[in-house]
Amino acid sequence: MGRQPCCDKIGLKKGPWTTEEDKKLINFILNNGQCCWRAVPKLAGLLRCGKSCRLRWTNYLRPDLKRGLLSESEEKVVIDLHSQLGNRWSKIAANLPGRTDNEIKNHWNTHIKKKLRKMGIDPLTHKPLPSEEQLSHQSQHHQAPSAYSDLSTAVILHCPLDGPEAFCTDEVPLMEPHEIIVPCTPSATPCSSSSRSSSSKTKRTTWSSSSSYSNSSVKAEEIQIPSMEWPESVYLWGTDDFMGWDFISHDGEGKLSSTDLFNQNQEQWKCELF
DNA sequence: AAACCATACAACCGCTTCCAA
DNA sequence: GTTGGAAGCGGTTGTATGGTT
Repeated sequence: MGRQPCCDKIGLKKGPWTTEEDKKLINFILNNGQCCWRAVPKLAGLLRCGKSCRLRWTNYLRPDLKRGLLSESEEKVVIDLHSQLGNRWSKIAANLPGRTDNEIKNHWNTHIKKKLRKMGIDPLTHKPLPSEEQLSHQSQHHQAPSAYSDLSTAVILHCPLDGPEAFCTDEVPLMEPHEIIVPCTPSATPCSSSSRSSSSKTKRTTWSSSSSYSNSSVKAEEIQIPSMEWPESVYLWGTDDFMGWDFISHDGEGKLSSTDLFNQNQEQWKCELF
């Protein structure tokens, strides 16, 4: 008995999302929050699989996403964390508020990899790439380039940050696995890199401002939404679309629900947008 | 102006992990 | 302890866009 597909693929739309679909999804999530993604497309009136909806939301529509290229400091963080965590993009993204794993992964593959290679650093090992001379020498001695064969004597580059292309890879620590501690922010957000609460369904690391509310178990009181930018597609809708949104709700005790927090921020978003 | 190529990034796919039954 | 469902992750692909010839 095979496993059920994640979604009924028949009749489901694939490919780029339209503005209309984006609107539907945003509307639905702002009204209902994030419940089970499988049900979202049906309830939101979308001909997409839940997975696709989740991806679209987390990677593109989430209002707290930063857009645009990663800053130099963000790149540095990515490089630093990559040296410790490898291709654990979601973990890396958890340390960069407003950035998604997909975004970081793409940026790594298209920009950072090249930069590091240009600087003579192996993006995989974060160690200096062997020069041609060294390569020929190695081939003579049939020695495989063992990047981590001798961590204790690993070369740590010193490259002063003297230009836009330069990274301080000397800040990339070479550490033992047990030494790896994902840095927390001063705001003392629960960024437990791998710790799991036994009472919570929270499975994975989240950055409080970037993805805490992506977890349905997170209480509204905990939600903090930073200053946000809507994606371009949302800009294009015009104000009428915003006016049509109706997600004002109270929980009966005068407390604001997560929807209300969105609503509060909606005003802020509007101010920023228009 | 057209064809071709390179780049960037959105989206998909398949696998893994986790949890509840 | 086992199984199935749901969500998440990372690798890969597809496509739009810009640059070059």
